[in-house]
Amino acid sequence: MMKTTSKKITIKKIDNLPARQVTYSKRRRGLLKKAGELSVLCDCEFAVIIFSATGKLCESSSSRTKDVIARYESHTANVERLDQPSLEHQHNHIRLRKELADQSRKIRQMNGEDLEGLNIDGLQKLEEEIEGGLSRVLRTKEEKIMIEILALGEKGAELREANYRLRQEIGMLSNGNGNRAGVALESYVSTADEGLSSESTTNASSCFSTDSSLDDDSPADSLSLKLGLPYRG
Amino acid sequence: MMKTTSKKITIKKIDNLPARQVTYSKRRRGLLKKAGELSVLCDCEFAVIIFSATGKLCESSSSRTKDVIARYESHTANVERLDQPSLEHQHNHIRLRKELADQSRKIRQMNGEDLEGLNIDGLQKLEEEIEGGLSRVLRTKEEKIMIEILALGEKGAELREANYRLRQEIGMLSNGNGNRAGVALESYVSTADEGLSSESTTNASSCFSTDSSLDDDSPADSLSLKLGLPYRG
DNA sequence: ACCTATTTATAACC
DNA sequence: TGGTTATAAATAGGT
Repeated sequence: MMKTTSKKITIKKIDNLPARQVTYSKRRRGLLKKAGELSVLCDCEFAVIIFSATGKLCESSSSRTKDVIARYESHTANVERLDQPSLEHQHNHIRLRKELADQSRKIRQMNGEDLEGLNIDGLQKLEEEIEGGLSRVLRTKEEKIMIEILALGEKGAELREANYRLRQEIGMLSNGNGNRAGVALESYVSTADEGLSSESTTNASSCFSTDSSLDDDSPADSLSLKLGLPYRG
Repeated sequence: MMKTTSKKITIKKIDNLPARQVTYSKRRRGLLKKAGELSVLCDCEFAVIIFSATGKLCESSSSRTKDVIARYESHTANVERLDQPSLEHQHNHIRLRKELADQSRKIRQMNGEDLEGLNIDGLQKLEEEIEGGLSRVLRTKEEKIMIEILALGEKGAELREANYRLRQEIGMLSNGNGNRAGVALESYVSTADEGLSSESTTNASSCFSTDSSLDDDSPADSLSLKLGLPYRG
């Protein structure tokens, strides 16, 4: 059954109102999708502003429309708005723009792009600079990880101690009589919880049951091994 | 004959810079075309503003961009849109300064500074970004070095050949007598020049007279050594 | 809103 | 930047 389907259309205002509305809706969605794709694929910023024939506003932008508009106006300002910003301010503006462009180029170069203007020496320098930054970032990351590890280790020790006391309580309970021992247990539990967040307490059981690395004295050592491994998130 | 043609792509930033630029150009055109078609077909007003990654502005609109923006702001802004050029310029200035500060911070972070605000995940992302940039810089540097090496190698071969013929001449000269031998030398030299570009020939003389670094094989060797330097790929 | 024959857009290559 | 071709995506017209 040949569904009578699409034929080529000429780009001219659609007379039929419902058809026009349908097309508006479909093509508008398509347009915004394309804009978003362009933005992601090519790392650019965009804003699309549409007013339907009925005056309804539709907007879409990679960041925020008003930011894009501000950027747009700062670009066009020099061209059409030579009101009276005073030469000094104009120069200021130009200087800022230049700085901005320089920094932008720097960032791209550190990202391995826009390298045409560099000779081998320049590339070597850039490489060393990036390596320096990378090593500092790595060091910082490792420090943060170590701190986290130590914190976890301490928390683990506290929990282990609490756990130990609880086990003692349980042992006493199973040996002794019911009511008074139960009261004693409650008081112990609240004592052990002091200084620990309820969240940490919740994690304790899982650590002891599954994560053996927290069971000995070398959590820092085992984790420092992990430090050398590339890992994602 | 399957010309290697298009396959489905995932919408993610294109790594390869030239490819990204080509795609940017093509898709941008497609986007603007779609916008224009929508405007005509459905009788609506639009503005599209795009800033490329390098900050270049591209705009398109059914009427005039600033009119559309004005309409947009009248829709959204209850704000003081009274033309205070000074105020507007102040905002511009502030915005520029903010961009500048953001970029500056980005550069410092890529340099391994100003990392206090980042958690481990953020540091990990930063690390991966820097590594990507570093590998691209390294690739570019190696390409340039290889090109230079090849050029030097070719030039060296030419020079060695010319040198060899000149030595032959010298040998013949030292065996023969003065005047007629001089004439013979001239003819030999021009013969030796055949097959060499004039540029190479020109360089040859300067090499022999002043530039000792091109006289031996060391430049290529030293460059090869640089290639072997430890680097993180 | 869903469906599908066509038209368009476009990725990879020159 | 522009041109080519096979494929992917958008979409006109119908249900």
